[in-house]
Amino acid sequence: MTLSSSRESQLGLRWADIRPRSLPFAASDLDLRRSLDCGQTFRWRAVDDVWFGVIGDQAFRIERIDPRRIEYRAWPSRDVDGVLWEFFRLDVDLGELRRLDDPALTPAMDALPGLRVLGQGAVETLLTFACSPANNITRITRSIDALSQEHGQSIGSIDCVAYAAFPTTETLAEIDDANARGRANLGFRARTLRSAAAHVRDGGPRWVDALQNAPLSIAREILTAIPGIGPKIADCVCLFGLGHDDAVPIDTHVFAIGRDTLGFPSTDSLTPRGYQRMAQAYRNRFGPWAGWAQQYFYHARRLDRRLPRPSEVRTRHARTA
DNA sequence: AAGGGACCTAATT
DNA sequence: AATTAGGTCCCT
Repeated sequence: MTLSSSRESQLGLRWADIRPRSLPFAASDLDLRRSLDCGQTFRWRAVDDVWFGVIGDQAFRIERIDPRRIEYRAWPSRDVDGVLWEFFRLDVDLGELRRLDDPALTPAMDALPGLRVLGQGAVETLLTFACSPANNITRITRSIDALSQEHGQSIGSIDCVAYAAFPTTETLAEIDDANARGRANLGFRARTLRSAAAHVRDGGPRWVDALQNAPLSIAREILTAIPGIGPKIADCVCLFGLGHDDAVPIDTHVFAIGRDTLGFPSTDSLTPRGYQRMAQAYRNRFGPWAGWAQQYFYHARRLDRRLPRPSEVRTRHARTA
């Protein structure tokens, strides 16, 4: 790959120099912000509603250019429609969800058009969510970023931003504990990440194949056999990484939503038994789309909780006035 | 079967 | 200073 002018080589690679491609997806079918900033992926950053991130070993710049189309640029390969198709699960028609005609889900979908569950691949989903317990999204994103920059294959620097692939399983299986706790700031999750990676490595391709071909209940068993991986993370992997659309990760929020707003009977707290009953209640109501329904409710609640309080609004006004 | 505490850290209240 | 953030494991 040679750069076409000395000017480019001085400035380095720029997104503007990479030929864009467009995909014909309406805003109501794919909303980038809602899909990339709703807690299911930790690999994307936005600048003015333009999204930058990495899928596999490629860097992407994605932007909605009109209500009918999104535009993307990818590096180093340029024409990778299939990668995005798979990542955004564009085979799934949101109309299927609407057709459930559910009194709670339909309003949630109206409030969050274009929110999609992603398809991120089982192993990366597992290893990134291994970093998620008792943590917040900002910190997880920083950790994953640090891990990739330091231990992942470098993809290149574009507009002076370095992009790197998520580290290989083999690398993470042998990551130095002090390094994972220090630079990546993983705390006690460093051990979970390392042991999960080692488990995947030791299982080899056959383990991954078995996981990918397993039905939901078996996939959960395979995953929860890994130390540090409980039912919640296992369901995240099943939903966000394996395409099990009826997997329902029950965290504190999804549990509370089920109990308080969907009226699912739940006298018990989030015990293993309570978890199972709550997940089943979601499946009973939303059938094969229970996981997607969960994502709409979860995101709606997350946005609610983010609303600034009156005091914060005043402070911001005072500062900018 | 359910409940409590530990585990890392940093932003928020 | 206490609480919270997409949990899990180990112990009563």
